[in-house]
Amino acid sequence: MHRTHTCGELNMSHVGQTTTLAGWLQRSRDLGGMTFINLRDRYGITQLVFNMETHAALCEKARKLGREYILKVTGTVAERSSKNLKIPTGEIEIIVEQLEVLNEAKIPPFTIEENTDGGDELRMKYRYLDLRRPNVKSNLEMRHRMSIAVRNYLSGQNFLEIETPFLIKSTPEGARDFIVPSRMNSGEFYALPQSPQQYKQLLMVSGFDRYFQIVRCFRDEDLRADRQPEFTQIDCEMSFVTQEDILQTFEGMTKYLFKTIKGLDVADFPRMTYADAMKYYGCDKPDIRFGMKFVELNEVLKGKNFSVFDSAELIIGIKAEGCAEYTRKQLDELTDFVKRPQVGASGLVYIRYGTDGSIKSSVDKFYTEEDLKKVTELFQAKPGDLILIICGAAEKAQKALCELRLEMGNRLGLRGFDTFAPLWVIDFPLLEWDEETRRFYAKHHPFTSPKPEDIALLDSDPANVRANAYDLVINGTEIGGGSVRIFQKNIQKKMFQVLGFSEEEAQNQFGFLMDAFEYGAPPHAGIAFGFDRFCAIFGGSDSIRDYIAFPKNNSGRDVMSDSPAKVSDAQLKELCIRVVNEDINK
RNA sequence: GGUUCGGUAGUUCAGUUGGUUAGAAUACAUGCCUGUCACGCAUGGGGUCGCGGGUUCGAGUCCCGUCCGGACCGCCA
Repeated sequence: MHRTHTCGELNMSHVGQTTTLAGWLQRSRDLGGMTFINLRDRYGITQLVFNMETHAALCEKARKLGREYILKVTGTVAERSSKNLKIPTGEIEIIVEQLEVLNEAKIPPFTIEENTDGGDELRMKYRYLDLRRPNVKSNLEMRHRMSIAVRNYLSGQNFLEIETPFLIKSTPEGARDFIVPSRMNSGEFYALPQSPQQYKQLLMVSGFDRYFQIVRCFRDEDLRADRQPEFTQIDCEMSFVTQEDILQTFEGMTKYLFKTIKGLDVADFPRMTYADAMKYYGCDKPDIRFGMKFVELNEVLKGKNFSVFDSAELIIGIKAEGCAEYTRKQLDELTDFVKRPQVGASGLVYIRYGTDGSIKSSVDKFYTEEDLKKVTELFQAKPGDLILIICGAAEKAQKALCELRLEMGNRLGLRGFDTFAPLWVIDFPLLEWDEETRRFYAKHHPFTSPKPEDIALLDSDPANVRANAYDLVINGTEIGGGSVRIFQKNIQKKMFQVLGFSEEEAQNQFGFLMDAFEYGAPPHAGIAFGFDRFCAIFGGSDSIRDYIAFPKNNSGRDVMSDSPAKVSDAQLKELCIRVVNEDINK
């Protein structure tokens, strides 16, 4: 007989009923005369009770069961004489009449409970046990609800979910491709898609109008807590739309997710240009849960014979409210923080605006109180505030102060996981100069449309051409990004020219898309969301691994299956591949 | 490719300036216990201190190398 109930649903209303449950033994408590067992399944925990007086043989049997054994029991639902109000089924228990051990289990290396004793590495090695834990399990349940909500919303807006191939052609632009050898075409390779970019544009040419796909993507780059070699994107494209239509549609989708998943009504998303984001926050994905905007100080601090500032390209600072009383030790910690190679500042200048109105700084030797007063005025600082200043080459100083701002946000508790600050960053630059190869690269991708008013600059000043490209940022995490695409041949040709592609190269790499565009390409635009990150943000986590059933580690390894791994000589032979053992790059 | 933190019992960790037989908690095993719910009590087993080399009378501890893991920088159109 099958189970009649799950371990999460029985309550006082079932008292007296006969029930059959199946699940894992989470914990047993043997009190001598009686034994209690917590039986767990996906839905919850139900207490089983065995009594020596009434069912001696059964009770003896129950005593011998180990953790994570799989049991099937039949018994009567009874009211507990001492209740546990901490769990939903805590008012009842099952007086067991039949007990069947469906399977035994080895002693697990960590406990399957909320606060497990296992470290990350162990949990990943035994991920199938880790997934039994309630918090990891509920992460995957939330992920499921989010994917259903996305499909409901987009389907309701007339989007079609269409699958695109995973074995595609490699293109050298952008991230490194994962490469798949072709047995039937020896010496030739497929690539796994970094995104379905070109296919979704082809679907627009085909007239599908509104496309989306919740789809796995692959990038062979180094990993982080928020980056996996394979990850999931909500990939979208629309025809006959402007940038504004995209922002509206997907702001709507995001609000719908906030509402259905988090129960939150979120206000309209603010918009910020890329230029402002860099100027006021030092990065293209500002966390606007808190203020602390940058203030530029070149005017007031240069020309006072402080050589460090005088030789700097940019002097910028932030105001930390109420931090004037920071101790020397705390300030030294901040200085060490910005001097770490990952942050890269050469030092940190501070100005304390004491609660008594005094102004003290680490550069009192070079500046009069009047000079410093001017700085505090630029910040609209109040007594009790602390001003932190970094200088250097513009981009470097911005990056360092951005890191410091986030660090101060953390220290001051301004980055809580329960507040959400979505933001559109718009007007990204079209191109990015690469010093190493001495050429421009497309910041987004080569099909991104320049702003019409900037097209003239493509020849004279390519670095300052803005694109119709946009990112959705939530709490300082890039959640999505997209662009209006180029659909006119002459502009695409111009773009390839600026990127330094010969006509042949462009044809070779993107020919099928270019050819398709000759047969009537509608104006179109799109966006893609990092679904794993979306889930992590909603769940209040920095790590997307908690929202992926079987993630890879930092080195791209699956420690459970121990992959990647070598393949047999026979497999290699079929593929006409020979592995050279030494590292040929050395 | 780089920076940084870590690796000690099945697990989570402590281990002082380099000094006796490397500890705790938990898990596990055995026994006792009739209302537990992180049950309790008692007893017991359990260690290649990641690996290799060096310094030293003596190394878990110091040095060098290496492997593994975490976070980050570069990288991620």
